[in-house]
Amino acid sequence: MSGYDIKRELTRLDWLTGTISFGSLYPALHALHKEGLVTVDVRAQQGKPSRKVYSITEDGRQTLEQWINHSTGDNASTRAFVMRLMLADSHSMTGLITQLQQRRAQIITHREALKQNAGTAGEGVELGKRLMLDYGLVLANSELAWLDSKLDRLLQQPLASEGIRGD
Amino acid sequence: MSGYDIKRELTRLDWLTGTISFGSLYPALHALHKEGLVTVDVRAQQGKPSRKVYSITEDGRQTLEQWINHSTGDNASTRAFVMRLMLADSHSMTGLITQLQQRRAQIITHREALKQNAGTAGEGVELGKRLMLDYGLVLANSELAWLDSKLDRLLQQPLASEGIRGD
DNA sequence: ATGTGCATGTAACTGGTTACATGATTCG
DNA sequence: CGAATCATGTAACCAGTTACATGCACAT
Repeated sequence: MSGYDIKRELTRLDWLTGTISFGSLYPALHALHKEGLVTVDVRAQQGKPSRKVYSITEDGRQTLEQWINHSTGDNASTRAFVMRLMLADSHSMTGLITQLQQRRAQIITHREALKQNAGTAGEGVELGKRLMLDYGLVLANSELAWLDSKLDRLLQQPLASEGIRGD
Repeated sequence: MSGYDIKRELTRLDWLTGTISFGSLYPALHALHKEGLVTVDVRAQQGKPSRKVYSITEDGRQTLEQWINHSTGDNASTRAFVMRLMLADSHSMTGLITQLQQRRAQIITHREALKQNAGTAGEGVELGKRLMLDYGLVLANSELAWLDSKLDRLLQQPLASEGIRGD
């Protein structure tokens, strides 16, 4: 894709992925190119600046896979998790399962922390805090349910190597 | 609270609220003080730097209320929504209802965008994208259900001014 | 006519983190 | 005896945004 394409796609999925400005996207792309993680295919156009279509290199793919699997354990960020989900095709099925399991562990930890907060507070707590904790709890439980259903399905099939099917 | 307290509280609720480093928290507190939005109560201690307990001023409370109600419509950020939830005590019940309704509208918009993405893609889509869209959809629906249940309850009671009860 | 989409890029600015400085007390 | 908690603060650094520059094509 081109930088412009990437931005468009990110903007479309803004809610899930977040987006970045061109001011940081273009320089980032230049850096990746300099490091040899992507190649550029310059396609001239009349009237417009030439489209620069980037493709990932083997080196880049390796670096990416490294990133996907580097210490998800401590790193929380929902955004990073969504990114890893989106890149599911780039890692093995066991890798994907690991991602989901790690996320599951994180959410459980998080949920326990919330419960503890709610418990400590008791009844004298302000409406705001109660609302917030309830909100967090509900969302955590929904996400857990989702993770469990996905994990169930993925663990059922005796890893068919390349025949992963999500629905 | 003191800067230290604020950081501790934010760290405890990290998942929901996020946190900030002291390097930005302390200067921020200084700025608020200079602007007269908070007062400081310096409490000397032996061995430790004196604790500086901040309290919001009337001016600060007004500015805060202004922030709570300023254009939630376009401003998406889940973090900001959680913050507004937490500050529920600082605004009227009608204000709170407005917050929830605006959030509801946002999520619906977001969900539609996701559906459209999923529809456009069809079957040839990569596993990753399908997973991500499914994830987003499930969470959006859970949050909508939560919002609806809260709104139902709040709209039921004919605004008892100060007798809001969330559970 | 005015704005939106296409398409790239740089420079100034800003808001944050990281790293440092200081120092007593308590827990394992 | 080292690590964590308490408690504040500044300076250097970094990663991002905003604003600018360029310019055609198409729709309202």
